Amino acid sequence: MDLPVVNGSISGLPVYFGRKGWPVDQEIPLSWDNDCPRGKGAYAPTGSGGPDEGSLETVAEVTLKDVALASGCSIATVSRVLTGTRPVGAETARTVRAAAERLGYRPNEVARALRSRTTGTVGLVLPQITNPFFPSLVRELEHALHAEGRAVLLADCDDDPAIEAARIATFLGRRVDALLLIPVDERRSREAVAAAAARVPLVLLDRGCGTGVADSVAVDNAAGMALVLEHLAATGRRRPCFVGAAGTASAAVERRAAYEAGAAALDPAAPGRVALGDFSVAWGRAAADRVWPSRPDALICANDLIAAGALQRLRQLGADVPGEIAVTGFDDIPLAGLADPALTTVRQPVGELAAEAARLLSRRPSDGEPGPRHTVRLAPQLVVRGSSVPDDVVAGV
Amino acid sequence: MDLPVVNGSISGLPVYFGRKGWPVDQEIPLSWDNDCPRGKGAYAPTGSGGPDEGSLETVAEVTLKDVALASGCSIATVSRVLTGTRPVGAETARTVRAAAERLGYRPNEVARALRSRTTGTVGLVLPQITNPFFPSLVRELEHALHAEGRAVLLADCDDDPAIEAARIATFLGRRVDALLLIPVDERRSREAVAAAAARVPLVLLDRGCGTGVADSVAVDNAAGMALVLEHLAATGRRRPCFVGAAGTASAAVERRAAYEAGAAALDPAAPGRVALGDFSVAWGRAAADRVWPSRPDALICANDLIAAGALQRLRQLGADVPGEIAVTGFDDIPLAGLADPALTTVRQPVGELAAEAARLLSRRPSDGEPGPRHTVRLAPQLVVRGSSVPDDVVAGV
DNA sequence: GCAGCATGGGAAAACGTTCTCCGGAAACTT
DNA sequence: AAGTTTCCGGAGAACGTTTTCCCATGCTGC
Repeated sequence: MDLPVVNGSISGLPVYFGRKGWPVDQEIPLSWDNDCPRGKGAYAPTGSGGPDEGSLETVAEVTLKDVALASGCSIATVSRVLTGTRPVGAETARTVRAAAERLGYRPNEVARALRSRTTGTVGLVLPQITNPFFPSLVRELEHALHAEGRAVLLADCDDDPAIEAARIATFLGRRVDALLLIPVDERRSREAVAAAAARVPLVLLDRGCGTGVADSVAVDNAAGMALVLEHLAATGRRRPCFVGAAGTASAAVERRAAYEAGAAALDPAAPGRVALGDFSVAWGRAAADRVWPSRPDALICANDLIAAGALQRLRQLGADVPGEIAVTGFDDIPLAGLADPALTTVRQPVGELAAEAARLLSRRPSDGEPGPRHTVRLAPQLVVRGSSVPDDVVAGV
Repeated sequence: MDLPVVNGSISGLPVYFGRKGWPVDQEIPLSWDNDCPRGKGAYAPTGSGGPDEGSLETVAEVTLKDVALASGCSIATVSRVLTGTRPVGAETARTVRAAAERLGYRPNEVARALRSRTTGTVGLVLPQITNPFFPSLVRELEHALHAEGRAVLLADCDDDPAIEAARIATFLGRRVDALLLIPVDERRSREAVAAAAARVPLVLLDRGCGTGVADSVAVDNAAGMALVLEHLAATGRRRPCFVGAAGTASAAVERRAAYEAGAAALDPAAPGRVALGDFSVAWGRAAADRVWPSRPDALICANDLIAAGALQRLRQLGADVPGEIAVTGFDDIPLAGLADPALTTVRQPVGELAAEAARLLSRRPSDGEPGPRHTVRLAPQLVVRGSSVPDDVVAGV
């Protein structure tokens, strides 16, 4: 059984046939040689011809042409068999599949992309992968996209709109089918985002970027903040104070606005008690210093990082959390459960966020523009932990 | 000045010319029209011809052919001008560049990849992006690779070797130029990794995967553990205990071995005091419960997650950290600085890790196999914080 | 005056697919 | 039995680059 000089299927790596795979009728072909032209070595893969012709190690890629030659039919037929684009005679199909498997054929996605004008890749552009809220989002997105056969090109912008624009441009040059984007800045990202949205389907994630620029999916920040306020009211807090982030980022604005809208129910003076910095642990610490002297009984932080910083400093200041003061966060990053006391926070529905983004992507018809923009808001969930309620109560419920 | 019906340069997106860019002699061409064939609308981009011919919104991609037509020279010449592969007359070059810019030409990277047999992409495959050590590594890798003009395809394996193999296969199908891989498992990842390494340059990161399989770069775990033990010895600890991870992952094995090798210097019985679970916070908590009754004076954890869990539980058990017992971690994830007390740990040189990986990738000559495998070990750094030494001492130094 | 040689430019062949024609044969209609 | 449809398969044109030839031209050195 002398096989021609080509590489067999790579061990451990499942061979990929066509984009839809076959119905699993496999049936191992017992009669390989019936159609194989001239048994011994008359066939060699295309690319060869260099000096090290017979080398078993370094072997040119197996192409459709090779499979066609080996199975004695045309390139077109092989393509049809493997992609299932058109019905092919049962006998021929078997021969072709056998040849493909024997040679270890793996389609060249680049050629496929060029011809079919779709690369099967999605660009994922985000401000800072080190922001602890993003990894879980990236994970869900990656899974959702790979599940539909698309690959993810990743870009980290280092929180710089200029880098962001450059990465977007790079991805467009690479002909991504779509872009998933968490904009760095509501305002300064806008131009690049709008330009990109005109060329490929683009979904904004987590943060907005002006209105009408692109589809977007995010958590309902107002609803989340309302959950927090409701919880604090129910547990008897009456002097809340908001520690948020300045700037125009949509999360910052929406959460602040929702606080101001809802806090009056606890205390008419509450909406005015607001301290603004950025979304960082350091600001959380600083805010605690600034705010603690006025003895609020609840610190509503715009995200978990701020809350973690505040929590840390409050403890150092000798405050009793949650006895004297409750602290709440937003996002439910992994850190939240580890803080001491564990942080009451608003959990973003990360999985649904990702699923919805993927759904929006595939709905939009590949060329830019047409159709109105969709904005999806997903309901968050309140996670009550020890920072707002004594531990025994948490456990008791 | 009636321009032909094509899209101008996309606002906000810098136009990309050739892979090396030009020497910046730019000099804005004042005489555009001198070579442009027949001024008014005689020219239209290739793809058009459909019903909505004159639509300004939806426009076919501008190709080399379009630029060639517009600038009155051949495709070959345009290509040469824009990529700089061969010298071209100054006059012609100017005309071509002007036309390219005017039409908003952007090279099709897919076609380029097909022809030149190199995609400029690198696959990054990792076990779990949600592992808090990885985001900063991913960030550095992304920056290092984008800096040399390569794009990053990301895959998250959900800690499953089967998914890992599938992702690797997908990436190979997409013809990545190279693979960067943090293997899920020392043993079960091996087959797929070895097969992939035979086809493209592959660098193992952070964790090993059997010997001689591929290039690899990681922190020097032994050196890191030695730093910790040295520090603990210097601060008078004499009854250390190691909380590590079972299994064959190289980080787990190496750190454990290093502890066992070095702990005897503190206490002849120390090397035996070892508790093994996994790399999780939950295990850290459980380990604290199990180990505290025997009153060690130092808990050396195999990573920061374990340490964070142990720290939390020790505090709940009423232990005085660092008074009665010191706790140390490994990796210096962001969480480490936020724990209370802040965690003494070993910082991995993430930036250098990434740089070294990128360097190894570009050194290996693109086809698999040849040349011996390189293994790079980078020196870690001890970060002393409050969990091993009283805060005033830390601040004092 | 002519071989030799840079120099600048074009035609056309790849790269590996997909997909549109087209033709022949077999299977149905009337 | 002739027309019509269906089925199967092949040739070959794209897709948008890069690159290899090849041909002009003008210049140098003899």
